[in-house]
Amino acid sequence: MSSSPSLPLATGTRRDARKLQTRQQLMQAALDLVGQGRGFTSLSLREVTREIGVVPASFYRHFKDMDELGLALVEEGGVTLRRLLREARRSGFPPKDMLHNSVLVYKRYLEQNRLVFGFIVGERSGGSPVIRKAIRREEERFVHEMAHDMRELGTVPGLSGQTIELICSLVVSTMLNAATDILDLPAGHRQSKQELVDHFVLQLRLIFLGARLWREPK
Amino acid sequence: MSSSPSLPLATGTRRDARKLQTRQQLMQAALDLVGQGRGFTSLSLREVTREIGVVPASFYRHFKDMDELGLALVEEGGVTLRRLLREARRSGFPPKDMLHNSVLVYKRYLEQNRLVFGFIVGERSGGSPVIRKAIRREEERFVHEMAHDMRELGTVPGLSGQTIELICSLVVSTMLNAATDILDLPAGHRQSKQELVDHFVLQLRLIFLGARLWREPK
DNA sequence: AATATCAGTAAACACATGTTCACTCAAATG
DNA sequence: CATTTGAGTGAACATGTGTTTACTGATATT
Repeated sequence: MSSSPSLPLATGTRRDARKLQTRQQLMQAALDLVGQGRGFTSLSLREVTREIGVVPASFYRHFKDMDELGLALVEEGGVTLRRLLREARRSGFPPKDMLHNSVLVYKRYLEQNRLVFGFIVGERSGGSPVIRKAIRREEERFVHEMAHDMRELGTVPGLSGQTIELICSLVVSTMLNAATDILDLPAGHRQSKQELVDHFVLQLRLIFLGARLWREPK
Repeated sequence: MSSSPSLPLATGTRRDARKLQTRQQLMQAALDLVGQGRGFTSLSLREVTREIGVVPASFYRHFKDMDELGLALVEEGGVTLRRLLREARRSGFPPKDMLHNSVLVYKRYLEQNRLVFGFIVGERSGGSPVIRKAIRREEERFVHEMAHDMRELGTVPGLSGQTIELICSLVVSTMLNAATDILDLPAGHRQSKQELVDHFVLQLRLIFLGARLWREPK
């Protein structure tokens, strides 16, 4: 499950700190390249090393493969997603129009983590099967945690656990789908971004309207 | 909008027929490779020509670029989508459980056009920006036509055109999202495929439940 | 029947790729 | 302080890449 070349796991030495830094530079470089519109699968190991000014052979000190680099990015994406959830939870779900507010939190978060989201959303359905599957697994975890939160908050009372999961998976795929649209807009350009956000809010409203009136199929 | 090297547009000569055939072989080869889990952006022109046993230079008789080949595939995908809609329309929307039936039609269609859908769904959010945008445009067209049909059939009476479009775009993105899952399953394996289909049906039910009770925001 | 067209060929090009290997030399270990 | 470790080096390799060029020969045009 962990990477083949030894990952310096919080070993105190300053050499391991440096190693970890290069590792993160490699990951960041890959994200940057993907952010410039290059599909992850089309990235070459050499490009990535070149980007951070290091010789190609160094790559193997950190990952055995580009696929492995990709999996590390997926994990980072997973962490980012879960952080979003915690942030939303903490932000306290204000009384009025909580849905619209959640979407704004999401939008801000998207923009602050543009590159990771770009990667996750971009590789979620395309490219390498192994990466895609890893992403889908992170997504499931996310859905699961979201469902947990919703049950605790009593957002949609009287629904079975299964149904709540169903709703969440719909919400999440809608959310990730919207991400592509929002991230594709050239920075700035408020007008159309506002339209996208509104569109997204309405879709969620529709989903939750359905949820509120759902009757459990026996 | 059309390809730079002249496309033989139904010119009767048997030479043009041959040319068109090679062109389609090239497209098919690319689809096959994508179907084997290779992201489209990572395909090389040489690979594609090799696949059909033709010299690399021949490629330029048909497309100036891999991007152009990709755009041709997007168009084929668009046609396929619209054909699906027409088929669904013609299939008459049987009285009982029409939603479940529609999903079955969709599933069959997916399996019959596995490769094109794989390509479309895979490149919809990832890879090359120009291809992604082309796909999003086809998707919009599809949503629009679907909305048109729904209005005519009176599936959700009393809703504004805008709202119907909203619903359709939600349905379509849910639909394409489900495609990834369904296509990812190794052929056969009925059990889990059935679960996916049921999940998909329930999501749609939720959406339409919301739709039925929607009140237009003023 | 003479000529023009043009899809596919064959070879060459300059360059990019993944991987290997023996290496260096700062930092960690004893 | 002497020794070991290992992240990053530099060069070499076989192979793959996109693109250009002059060509061939079956098919269309006249």
